[in-house]
Amino acid sequence: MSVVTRFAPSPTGSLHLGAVRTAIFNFLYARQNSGKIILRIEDTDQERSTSDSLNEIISSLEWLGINWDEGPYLQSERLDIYREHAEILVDKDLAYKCFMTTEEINQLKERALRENKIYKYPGTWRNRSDHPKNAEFVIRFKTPKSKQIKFVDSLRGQINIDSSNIEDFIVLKSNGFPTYNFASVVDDAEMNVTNIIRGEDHLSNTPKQILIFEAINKKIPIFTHVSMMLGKDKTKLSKRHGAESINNFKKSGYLSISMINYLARLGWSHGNQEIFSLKEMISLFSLSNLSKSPAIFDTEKLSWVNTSHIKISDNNYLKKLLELKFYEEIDVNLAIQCAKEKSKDLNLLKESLKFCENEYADINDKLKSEIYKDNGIDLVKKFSRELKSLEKFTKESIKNLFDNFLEKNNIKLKNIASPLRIILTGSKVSPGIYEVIQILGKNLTLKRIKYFLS
RNA sequence: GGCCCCUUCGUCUAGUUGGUUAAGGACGUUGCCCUCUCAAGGCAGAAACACGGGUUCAAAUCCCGUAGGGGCUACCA
Repeated sequence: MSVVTRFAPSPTGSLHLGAVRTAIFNFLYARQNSGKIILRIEDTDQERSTSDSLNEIISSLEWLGINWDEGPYLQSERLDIYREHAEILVDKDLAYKCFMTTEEINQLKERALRENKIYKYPGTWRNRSDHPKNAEFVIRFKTPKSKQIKFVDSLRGQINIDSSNIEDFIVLKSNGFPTYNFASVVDDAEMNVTNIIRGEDHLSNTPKQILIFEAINKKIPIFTHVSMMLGKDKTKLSKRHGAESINNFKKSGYLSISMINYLARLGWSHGNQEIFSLKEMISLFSLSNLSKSPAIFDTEKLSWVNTSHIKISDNNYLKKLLELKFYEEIDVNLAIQCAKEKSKDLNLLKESLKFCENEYADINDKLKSEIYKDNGIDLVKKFSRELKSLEKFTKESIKNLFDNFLEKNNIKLKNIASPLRIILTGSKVSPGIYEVIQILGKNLTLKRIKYFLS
């Protein structure tokens, strides 16, 4: 049977890094096995679900390039399906209607608290048939007493839990919406999901879900519970570190492949390899190489991964992402080639290419004054005369030009490079001065010098 | 509290059936080199098997216990 995975976020906020990571694992596994991945939106909490959140989930996945094969299915549009399954369970005496009100339950909880006991739904309506008319009810699962529930997690092995630890949990809320555990199982069954790859926080939910799978008589998929992702202080991800939306990382200049690479590598490994292309990840990914222990999100390493990917990215691809206008005489390819070698993110890359936008560089007064230091201006004048008479304009000839110029004037490279850099780029930071001249071309270089001197 | 999961450098990890591993790589960090700026790069260094018992000729690797961390225990997902 071919592989079917799913990514099932709830639209109750922005898509955070932890969720993205499980999406990546599901995506990689599906692609590797030529299977499919389903996008399912678990919006059974009417209060908290928002369409903004849904839109953000979709746009984030699109940006990352995690494309899904089916969906998005919205659980809120599949209510009939859950209701039908719930009714069948009631008919088969595997579930029952519970008419206990919220107030009554709260009373029980308070009493348990007072008596220092743990509240657990007592099964009041488990075997009653004296149902009141026109009263609100929920449907609860009739959890078997004292049954050994067994399942295998592909990472953690055999797991056994006694059903006595599980109360008669709600399957269908009084508003007709299913609860998470129920909707999730019904959908996984209906959608023929073969592999459930999700966060470890769902490990404890799995026994309940096994019970439901058995009750609705469906095949139990293979479970893989991936370790949690934690923040820098070893606590759950918070806004401080990582729970912020993936969109923020896009804004901060991260490449989507960097996010995928870093997040995938956090908890998964392939020997000592750190940098992967998407193709490599798809072919090398393996559920058995996932780590069982939680991983801490580290911005520093993410940043390094991003730098590494920028360095190996195609220049044209970067050009498209930058949305930068280049002045016509600029050697765009060389400019990007030089700049990407030392840019940590797209924003900085863009920043370092600003001198390529217009005909002339924008030089502020403070920098202007620096040019006049140490005879800088005279050297630049001399240099421009030499450059003008340069016939062959190549990397080598530019270097030779400088070498001769330094010797003739008995100066060090920085004496001419510093003022020249400011005049040509409007900045004290730029690619190497030889490269800058090459990027601008002979004509534009001379034009910028002349313009400044005038 | 109950139940479940986890535990190798500060961080991500290699270690796949116990045996040249004086535990390897990467990020970060320290020092040096390169250098026209900022970086990048190169070289070198510091840095870990949570603890305690077993099993075994041999344990980071298997077993038990302790401690620590995390999760679930909702008409949240």
